[in-house]
Amino acid sequence: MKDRYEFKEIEAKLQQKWVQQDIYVVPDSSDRQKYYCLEMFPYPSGKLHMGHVRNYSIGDVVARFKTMQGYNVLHPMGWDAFGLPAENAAIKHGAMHPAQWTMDNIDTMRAQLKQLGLSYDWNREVATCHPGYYKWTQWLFLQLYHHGLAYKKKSAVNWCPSCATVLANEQVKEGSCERCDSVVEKRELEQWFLKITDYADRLLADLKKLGGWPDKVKIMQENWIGRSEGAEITFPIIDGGTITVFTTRPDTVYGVTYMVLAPEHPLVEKLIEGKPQAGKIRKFVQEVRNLSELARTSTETEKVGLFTGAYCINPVNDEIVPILVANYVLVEYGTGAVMAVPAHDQRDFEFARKYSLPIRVVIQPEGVTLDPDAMTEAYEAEGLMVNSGPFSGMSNRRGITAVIKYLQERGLGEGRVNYRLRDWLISRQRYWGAPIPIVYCDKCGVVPVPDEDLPVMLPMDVAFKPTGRSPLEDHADFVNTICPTCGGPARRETDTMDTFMCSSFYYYRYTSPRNEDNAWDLDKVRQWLPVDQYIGGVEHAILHLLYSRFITKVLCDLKLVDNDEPFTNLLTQGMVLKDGAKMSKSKGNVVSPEDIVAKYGADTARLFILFASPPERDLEWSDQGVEGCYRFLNRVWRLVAPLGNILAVGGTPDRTTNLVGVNKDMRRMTHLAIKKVTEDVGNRFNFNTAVSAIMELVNAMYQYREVPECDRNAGVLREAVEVLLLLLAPFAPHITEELWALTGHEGSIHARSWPEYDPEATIEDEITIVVQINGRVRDRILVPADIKPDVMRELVMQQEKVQELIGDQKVIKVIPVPGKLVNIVVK
RNA sequence: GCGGGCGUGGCGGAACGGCAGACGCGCUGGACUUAGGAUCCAGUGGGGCAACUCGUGGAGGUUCAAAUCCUCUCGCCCGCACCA
Repeated sequence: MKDRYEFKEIEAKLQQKWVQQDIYVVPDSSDRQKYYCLEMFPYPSGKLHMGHVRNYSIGDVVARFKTMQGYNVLHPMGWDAFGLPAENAAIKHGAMHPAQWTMDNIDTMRAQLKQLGLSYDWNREVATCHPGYYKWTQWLFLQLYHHGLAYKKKSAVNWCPSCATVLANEQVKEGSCERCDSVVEKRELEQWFLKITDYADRLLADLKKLGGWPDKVKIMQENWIGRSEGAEITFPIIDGGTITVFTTRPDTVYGVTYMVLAPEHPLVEKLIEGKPQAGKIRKFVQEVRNLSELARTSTETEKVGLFTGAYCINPVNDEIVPILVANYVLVEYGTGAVMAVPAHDQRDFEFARKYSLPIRVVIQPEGVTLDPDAMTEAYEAEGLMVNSGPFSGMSNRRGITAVIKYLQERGLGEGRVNYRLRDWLISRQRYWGAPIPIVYCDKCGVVPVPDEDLPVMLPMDVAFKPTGRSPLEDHADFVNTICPTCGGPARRETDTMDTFMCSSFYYYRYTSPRNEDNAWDLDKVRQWLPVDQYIGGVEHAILHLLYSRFITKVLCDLKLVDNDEPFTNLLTQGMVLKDGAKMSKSKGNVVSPEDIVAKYGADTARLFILFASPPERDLEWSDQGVEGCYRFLNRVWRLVAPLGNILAVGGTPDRTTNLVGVNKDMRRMTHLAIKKVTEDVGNRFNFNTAVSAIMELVNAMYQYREVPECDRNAGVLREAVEVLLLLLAPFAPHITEELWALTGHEGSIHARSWPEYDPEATIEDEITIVVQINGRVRDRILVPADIKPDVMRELVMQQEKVQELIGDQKVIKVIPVPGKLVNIVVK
């Protein structure tokens, strides 16, 4: 028996033992039902932070709990190892190659994860920067390319001047780079895109299948995809040609008083050519193009526009309509052109008022006549159509479909669905990423690298200079190559892939991490996928989670996987805060996991983080709270360690029927704890209340310990101890393993089955019920637990105190609630 | 502006529509000690000696009964933001 809880010694010893005995290695084939528990793999930024500790502590409880419940649990870990910080460090300090920097960080962080006692199968570890991994990132790109889902296009893209690379729309937050906060610029560049828009409808529709995802995340994705129904309408231009617009309000087409093109619209140049205002408009277009993303799209920006000098014809009423160019129309959305209906669109209204453009009412509420001159804002609500030719008098709701039908029949337009989602820009002008496996040949054009030539190796011998140019461009041996088709001289693509490409399939690779011939073994993917429980930060609600869903759907269509969604259940954990703010170096409120583990041990750190708050909520760090958890583990130690071998007492505890008094009570507490912890961990992921239930069990055991030994039942005590350790094992794996051995048990506690509760043991003979009069608690009485409602009612009414309190008031109603209370309504 | 979330003791947080505040922290008192910032025991929402009474951001409502359901409102946090 040891009298002190020496966490340092215990944790180090057991971590070593677990590795030696391979207890967390998962077999691919097993009689047990599969369970894939996955946490978002980290970027190896240096050291673990508390957010990681929280993420992985949650995952570890789930994995261990499911293992104890009899599942064959896949619980892997790896590294999202490509990315800018490694390269920036090389440029800034020059001393270390990004590969070295990354590998060093991985070593540090792996050691930290091991110190936390997390139950990963380390045999499956992957690092996305390893050629054996990024070969498959490139292969995935080629799969998309060969199926027309990867294409190169010149367009205005988001450019982060500080990161010296382009970004995907998803990586721009309020006009700034989500990584470094620099203001993002627009640049006209030729870049590689993935056709995620082809999957917009399915990505949206299948959100319905994701019952195990938080609504919040699904709503965010829904908004991001941004589906809207409407029509495309074609307006002939007087001097020839046409303008096509997208509108969600075809019912207002008779109210069009002008047309607006985005400044970047290709028609603009044609329309103004040779016209007197051409110079002014060119200047305006240039000004708008130079604006930052934020200034360009902000609702605050004043609406500015110019008349092109050209006119088109409204096809439904043959009216002549002027064509304008204005900054509030976005070239990327719809057709980049808008039919302006100032009476029924607030933006058009403001613009029309500013430039004194005509406003024509075509929808108004029944019985009301809207006066365009008197209107102070657009009327965007429902109503009856007016001034709308054959449609006048129709409800605008019906008008939407009627106008579409009318347009369609005359070849003037058609119904149309538009999405806000844009294609995924994956090119990055940076070195530390997976090279895009494409070759440019003067003769053959764009040539994909054949699968057998993969991986396209990232050269190691490059210079890192703060030029803003990718080092790959200056690496002659990399750039100059031979065309795989004709054998002639060719140049390699020097852009690398967005790291979200690397992380969009890693959960498949875990099933076959060392397979050199295929990205994965389909049989293994079939066996393990989809991921049963995915856990990570909500910051990936759109980015990683949307990309992964997209890639999974593509892979499913290509019959490379069977599942069409990757993650069945999703848990998004909250942030770890200190003093009400996110931990950050600049705020100086960072608590280092290393320090906490050194001072209190991994078990305490894990327990605190799980106890302090439910997982999806933000967690306020508290040094005193940590202290409390440390005290609790010491309390467990002092309770259990002195008992020594408890197996000697033999046998299982007596059935409840044979127990009385304190022994029966103790056994009930034990089984109630099993019930509560099983439900809290299994059904709701409320680890905080699960821990508090374990604390209550410990408190009850301390009480029980005060009972004279002659009155105690050794079997009851033994059961309580075993249950306590088993329930606590997923949370605090080291101390429970040590105490399991100290109390005489063979083998690892982590290989034991989760305890089941005996419903009979949880039943009390007598319970206290509350007596309410008019809803206020007035008395409590002890009654048999299985009392019938009628008996309850009678019993309560017989109480002297109750009679006194009622006095001469009239009893109107008596409501007995079995097991809880009786409410007497009097007047 | 639109969408989502959250408001409960001194603090973190508990409460299938049924005793508000489990559990932990902190605090108070006691025990054990040469000692206690260890440990164990007891107490701890406000007011009141008490019977009682007031209490879940605020105002209404539904109900025998509301932190919980409904309506309005205030405050904070997050996401999207000229998407036609």
